[in-house]
This record gives sequence, structure tokens and C-alpha cells, in this order.
Amino acid sequence: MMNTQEAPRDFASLKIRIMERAADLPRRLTQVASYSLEHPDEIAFGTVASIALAATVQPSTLVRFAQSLGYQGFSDLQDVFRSRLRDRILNYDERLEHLRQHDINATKATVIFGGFSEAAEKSLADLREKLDPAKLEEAVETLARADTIYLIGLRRSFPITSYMSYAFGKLGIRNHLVGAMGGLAQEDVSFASPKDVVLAISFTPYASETISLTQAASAKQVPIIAITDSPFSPLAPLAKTWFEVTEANFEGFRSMAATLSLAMTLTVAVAERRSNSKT
Amino acid sequence: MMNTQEAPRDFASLKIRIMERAADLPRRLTQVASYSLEHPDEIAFGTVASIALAATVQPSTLVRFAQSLGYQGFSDLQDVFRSRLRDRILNYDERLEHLRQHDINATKATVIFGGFSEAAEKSLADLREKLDPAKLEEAVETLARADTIYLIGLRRSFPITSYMSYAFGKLGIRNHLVGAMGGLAQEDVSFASPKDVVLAISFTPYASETISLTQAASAKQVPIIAITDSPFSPLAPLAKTWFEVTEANFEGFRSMAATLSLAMTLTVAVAERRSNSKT
DNA sequence: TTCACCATAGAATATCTATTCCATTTCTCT
DNA sequence: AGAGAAATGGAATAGATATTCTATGGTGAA
Repeated sequence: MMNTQEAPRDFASLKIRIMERAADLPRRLTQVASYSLEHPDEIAFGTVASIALAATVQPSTLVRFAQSLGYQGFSDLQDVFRSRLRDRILNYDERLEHLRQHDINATKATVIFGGFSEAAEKSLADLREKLDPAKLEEAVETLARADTIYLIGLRRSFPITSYMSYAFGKLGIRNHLVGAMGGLAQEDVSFASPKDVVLAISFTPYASETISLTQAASAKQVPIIAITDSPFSPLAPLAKTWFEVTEANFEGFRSMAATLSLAMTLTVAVAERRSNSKT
Repeated sequence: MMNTQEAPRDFASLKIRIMERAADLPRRLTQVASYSLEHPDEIAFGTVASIALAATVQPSTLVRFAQSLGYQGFSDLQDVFRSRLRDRILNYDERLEHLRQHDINATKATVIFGGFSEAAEKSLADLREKLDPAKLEEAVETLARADTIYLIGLRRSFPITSYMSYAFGKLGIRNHLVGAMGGLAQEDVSFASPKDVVLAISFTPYASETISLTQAASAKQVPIIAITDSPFSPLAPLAKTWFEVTEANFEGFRSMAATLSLAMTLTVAVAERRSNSKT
């Protein structure tokens, strides 16, 4: 036994202890330390053998890790990981009550966080109900055929298009983030041809530049896929396929969770479609 | 084997099955049935012996109960009880299988969308549970005092920082999106002073540039707030306050919903704090 | 009442699991 | 560079675990 100090019996203390210790622990034990905090569920349910395999260490290393933290053996450590799940489930129903009642000790920031969380969840639920599989299929098909995908999104929508550009890039899909570097946006779009596709994202109040860029592309017969928030959006009549995404808002700040999920879906689905059609 | 019908693989279906069957089951098996629904955690974590003791039946009764529901043995049944606690997002193949069983005809894209939605929701739930109000308060306080807020985030994290930059801008909070225009990032940070604050966001695999920029700021005594995904992140030791946000992923693409909610919270809370302290 | 059948209890068993041990490698300090 | 200490991998082991088996007890039909 290498540690006479008493071992933590609850997960919160254990976590702190592991973080403190991790730095001056041998290589393999550090590896286990980080694995254990990254996959606590695995530790809770797995067997020594299965966890050792997943963390690419020897079973004995797990036992030594537990002992170095002051536990009698691995099983003893595992109990603490299990208690975390036990407690969590027990608290699950209480949590909502707790939040509603104990607004007293809630700070302003946590109230704001709660508001944004709720807005995100509402938005996701809403889109899941409304999203039309046929439209989605159509958009994926169009995008998959594109030579280059032009991404148009400014202000609030820019994080979405910049994410898509990053993800498309990693997936090896040619794309162009319009207006990314300085103000050459008009020029960027002027290269688009009917073989390409424009993906435009804009919400009220529609940024005029997004509209004019999309119009320019439309005039050149470039197929347009749009994500917007209303049938009356100026993007809707321009688009071959368009999605209505209404994000809930909190204090005037709209969530982006649903739009982002849709964006990720389009990205991955297009990549998947392409890899299938190549084979 | 007394039951050739396939056994439920998820807890919800199992629960229904047990309730249907409970009525016309032998005495001891009925007893086990009601115990299992009343103490699901016990079933998930216990051993055959310990559960048998708690439910006052014989170990063999538990095995027979599992078999009468169509499982191979008790361990097989126990897996389903464990899956209830294990917050696991189904992967693409499992999802398809699940939909096929329920006769829902779904397109690939909608399956992907479902996966991303679920990942987003799980991430939000997880963060809501873990987020420490005191830390949040501390971070807001630090950021509110900042002369200029430097936002550091590349690759996956760039959409987040770019959103914050946009929102801070609209709220009249001086900020600087590091590395936004071309590669002058090092120079950007070199202007930061201890009166400013750096907000750094990075997830595995940590972009080396984010780390080195944050280190540079740290060396100049600039207070650092970090959002990252593990206590072992290189950002954690540099930060005055740091948040652990673990995003669920679907098919290797991590959600950004939780990080984004936290980012929005910080943004709005800082604005709110400033407007209060001015009056 | 008696027979046949099913459920049950409890012991027996075969499997799996955590843990220990020791030879070998890797690190650390002089 | 070399000696000593620490850490590691992998096999051996002691213990626990789920499952099966069989004798017993109970229940309903003839």
C-alpha cells in the first residue's frame, strides 16, 4: 500500500484528488487518471479487463492506480464511480424542483444560463418536429452534386458558416466561406457558376449584404439552399430548397442550437452521400 | 428457455414488457418483477446474490426471471438496466436498427439529425448539472473588470469566439478576436496587459497555437478565463477560472450546444454586470 | 385421496474477475 | 555511464459470480 491517506468516498472529492495527483504520477497511472475522468461511466460499469482494454493499460495498472489513491483495490475505487451515477439519478427529478424553488441562492449568471439552455432545448425540439425529411434529402442531394459550396452568412449566422467551412474542409469538400477575409465578398460570389451551390443563412433582421450576395448568385443560376426563419424571408423565394428554423430566444438573444444541428447534419450527410456515390 | 420472443434491449421497452407480464407470472417471479421496477438502480449495480437478498428470493429465481423475459441469463437483463444509467448516445448503426424495429422509415439525413439533436441535448443537460455557480460568478466578475477582452479560439472553437465577438460588439464591450484577420495572432496578444482579460477556448486535440497564445498572455500576467474539456487540458493550469465542458458527439462530430450556451451566458452576464456597476 | 405438473430452494459447478507476484524495462540520480 | 530505485507487463492465483441441477414442496385435476 503506497498511500495511507484516507481515500475520498464521494465522486466530487475523488475528482479533485485525481486532478491534484495526476501531475506527479507515473506515465501509465496518469493515463488511467485522465481516462477515468473522461469516461467515468466506463469505470462505473466495466470490468477491470474491459476498462484496461479501453484505456490500453494492463489490468494490474488499474489496481495500482486505485491503491495509489488510497483505495484497497480497484473495486473499492469503482464503488465511488458508481455512487456518482446512483446519486445523479436520484437527484434527477429533484433538480427541476430545486431550480424552481431555490431561485434564492441562484446567481444572476446561473439564471441566464438556465434561460439559454432552455431556449436551446426548445429550439431543438421545435425543429425536430418541423423538419421535413424530403426537403432535407433534397438539400443534401443538391449540395452533394456541387462543384464548390459557397457559404454565405454574416453577423449572427457567421459562426454557423464558419463552422461548416471548417468541417467541410476536414471532410475534403471544396467550399468557400464568402467574405471571410476582408470585404471582397462580392468578388467571391462572382466566381460561382450553376455547377456550384450557394448555402445562405440569414435571420431577421436580414443582413442586406447576405441578401444581395444571394440575389447575385441567383441571377447567375447558381442553385441556392437557404436556412432562414420565416416564409417571408427574402431568401425564401430565391432558394431551390429552404428550411425554416425558428430559434427560441432569451432576453433577446436567440439560441443557435437548432441551426447548428441542422448545419452539422447537412455537412455530414453531404460527406456521406459523396463517399457513397464514389464507390 | 421458456421464451423465444426477442428480449427488449432498451429500458423503456423492458419496463412495458415487465408490466404486461407481471400479472400472469408465478408468485416469486411477480415479486422479482415489482422489485425490479421499484429498485432499478439496485438491479443495475448489484450482484445476483445481493439483489436476491434484498428482494428476498433465491439467486436462481433472478436467473429464471430473466430467462422468462427472453434473456439469456441475469447478466443479459442487467445490461439493459445499466444502459438506463449509462448516458450513451446511440451511434448511426444502432439508430438505424432501432428505427427499423419500430417500422419508422427514416432517411439517412434524418437519422443524422436525430443524432446531433440528441448529442446537443445531452451536452446541455450535462453542463447544467456540472456548472458551478461560484465559478461562473468569478468569471463574470473578472471579465466585467477587463479593459479589453481578448478572445482566443481556433478551428472548432472559432465559431464560438466569433459569436462572442459579434455579441460583445453589439453590447458595446471592447473585445478583440485574436487571429481573426490573417495570421497576426501573436502580435494581437502582445498588446494585452494585466488590465485586460483573455478568454481562451480549446478542446482535444488542443490547437497548439491556442496554447502558445494563452501561454504568452499568461506570462504577461493577463488574467485568463478558459473553456476546455478536461482537467488535463493545457489551458487549465494557465487559467484563473476555467470551465469543463464535455460535449457529446455523434459519429465523431462533437456538439457545440453546451459551449455556445455558456458563451452566451458569459456575454450577457458581463454586459449586465457592467451596466449595473456604472449606475 | 392420489397423481401429475410446475415452481421453488438450495447446493454444486463452471466461468469469470480482481488481485498479487515476479521478471523485465524504464527512469533517476550520482 | 552505471547503480539503484521505481514502474510496468504479463502470467498465476485466490476468490467471487452467474448459472445449472436436483430434490422438495405445493397446487389443481381426476
